[in-house]
Amino acid sequence: MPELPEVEVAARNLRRWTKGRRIRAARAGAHALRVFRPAAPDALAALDGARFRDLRRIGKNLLITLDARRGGAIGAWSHLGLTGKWVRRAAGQPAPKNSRLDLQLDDGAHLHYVDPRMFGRFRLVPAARFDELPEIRALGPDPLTDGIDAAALHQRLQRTRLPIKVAIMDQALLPGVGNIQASESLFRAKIDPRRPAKSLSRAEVARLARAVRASIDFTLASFAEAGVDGGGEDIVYVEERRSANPFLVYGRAGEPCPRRKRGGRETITRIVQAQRSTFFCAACQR
DNA sequence: ACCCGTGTTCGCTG
DNA sequence: TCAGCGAACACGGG
Repeated sequence: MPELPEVEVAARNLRRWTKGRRIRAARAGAHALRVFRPAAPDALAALDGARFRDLRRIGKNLLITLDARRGGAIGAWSHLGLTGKWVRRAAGQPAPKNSRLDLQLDDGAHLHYVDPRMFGRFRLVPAARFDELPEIRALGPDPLTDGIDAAALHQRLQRTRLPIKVAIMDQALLPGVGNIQASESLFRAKIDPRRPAKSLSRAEVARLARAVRASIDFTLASFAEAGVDGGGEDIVYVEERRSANPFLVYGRAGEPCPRRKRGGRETITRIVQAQRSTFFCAACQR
């Protein structure tokens, strides 16, 4: 279940798997219509014989550019939704469960788009004109690739009465920040998630901007440590992993605050904001 | 059985 | 006109 760090890992994996490769055959899997909506999966034939040229990530979006067999560019826009992932299977291996799309490459390997809940999307974009898609155009600068302009962020946050936790999940502000990174960033910045966004001072927004970047960097580093992007065929999402929860507060309701001193009593609280769980420490987040 | 979920979109309301 | 809200999408895991 992907936020910016998980999608960044998917981008790195796909670049490695597709470098210099061509698609031998693209096939739709079970229930693919839902994933392709509104475009029809028969358009997939356009991918046959296409060669990978470039792959960009903006927020949670993967933008793949290919050179079509008959010339010209084709774009593929992939959004992983809540349960989507890209996995690689060597030639001859069985398709994974819930494969919605199967790209067989010219080295015989298969790239599968796997998505049990099908909240994700895969759409072909003629001539790879990604900039003309309203969904892409609406995105703000990518926090990892472009950095965060704290002054601009402060100005935007001044215009909303939403709680700061809800506000920073707006993909037009901080694309790629989702429910986990929002909680983690606010804990790092020591800001109460319930505060109205417009109540944050410039200095607090600057602190938050640094915290968002630190949280993303930390999550990516924890993936590297776990071997998630170390050349493996699959990405193993955090909640599926056997190892310990790598986050400071996310999923830790009732546990001690990481900043708790010897003899302290502060614990992590779970609340619901905009129908999503928020985790925070009421003692150190003000 | 029941509850929960790392995301987005749509229709309604004030 | 538009920010904000809640339902809906759909399935698997604890």
